[in-house]
Amino acid sequence: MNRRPAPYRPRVLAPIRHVAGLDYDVLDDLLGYSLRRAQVAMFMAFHEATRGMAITPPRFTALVVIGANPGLSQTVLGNVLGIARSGAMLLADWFEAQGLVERRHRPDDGRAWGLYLTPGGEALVQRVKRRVVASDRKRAAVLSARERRELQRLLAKLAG
Amino acid sequence: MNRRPAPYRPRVLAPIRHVAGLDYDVLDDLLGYSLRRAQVAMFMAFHEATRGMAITPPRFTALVVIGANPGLSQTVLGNVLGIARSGAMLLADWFEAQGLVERRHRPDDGRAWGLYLTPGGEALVQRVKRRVVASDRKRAAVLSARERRELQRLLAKLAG
DNA sequence: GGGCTTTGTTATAGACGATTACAATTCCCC
DNA sequence: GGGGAATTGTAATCGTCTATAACAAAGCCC
Repeated sequence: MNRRPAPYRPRVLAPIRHVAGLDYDVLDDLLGYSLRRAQVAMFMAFHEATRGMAITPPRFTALVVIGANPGLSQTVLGNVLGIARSGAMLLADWFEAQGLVERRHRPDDGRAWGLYLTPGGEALVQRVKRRVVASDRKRAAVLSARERRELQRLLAKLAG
Repeated sequence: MNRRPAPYRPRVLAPIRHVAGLDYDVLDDLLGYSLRRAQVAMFMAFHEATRGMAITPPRFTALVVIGANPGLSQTVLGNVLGIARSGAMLLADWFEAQGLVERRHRPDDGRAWGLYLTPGGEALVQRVKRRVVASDRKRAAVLSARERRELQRLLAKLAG
């Protein structure tokens, strides 16, 4: 009864429906709650844009950052993503298994690996980047250009 | 060697550090990424505000909504939170075990439970609400009142 | 009344990340 | 230059959160 390996299925956020006739009390006044609602909407757009590519937001961030910073160490990758080193390692393992990233020893530090995109990884990153950027723009199109800039500014200020 | 039950430890987001000298490529232009950074900051403030209370964002939302809508069903609760019914049930189980919520049969529908805050639950909600609102306001204080309103407006627009 | 739907429930599984401990390497300071 | 402290990657294990699937009980609708 050998079962085939379960297909990879990333976590997908369900929409936060504003249920009609329900009292949301203070929630609607909280910036944190508004932020989450907006983020879920963006997340779903992301998921739609990367359908069938087994790419999650952390994976996307990781690939982009590795592409822009060849030779990145796993520890730094973890810091960028806000996860522990062990998690960054599993991520790198997965990338390597997919043939997207390769580890090369650093000449300057025998402990650390340097992470590099393979040609295939480079190609994938370009493709995914195009899709994600387009999706982000499309979603942001409900705002005027000025509003979008303002939103970016306010978010940056809030993130401190 | 009976081990004592592991202490409950909710998932805590680590800060997304903007690593100096690192190239973030398109990430800084993506609304989705800015949103996430801001959300992590707010999440950490939330966690700080509810320290030691075993309250997570979904739990907070659930308690507030139950408090404002006594008799809520578990299915609706799941919709509000964007999780499956089974998850809403586990949440209700936990609240009940903590003595915060009780289930009462609905006279109009023998299938559904109605969720109600207990007096203890009511007291806790009030306390947590005060803390979370204060924390949210404090965090939002980096913005002017006008900016905060504008941010709320833009986020609502984005969430669609 | 009989099929379809909805609600709660149970069981199971998977994704994700934390923690801990360890070895190899490098750093730092005397 | 030598030795303790810190850093890096790794392995093993655990916990949280959520989904899915299947089921019984109850309601809905014709």
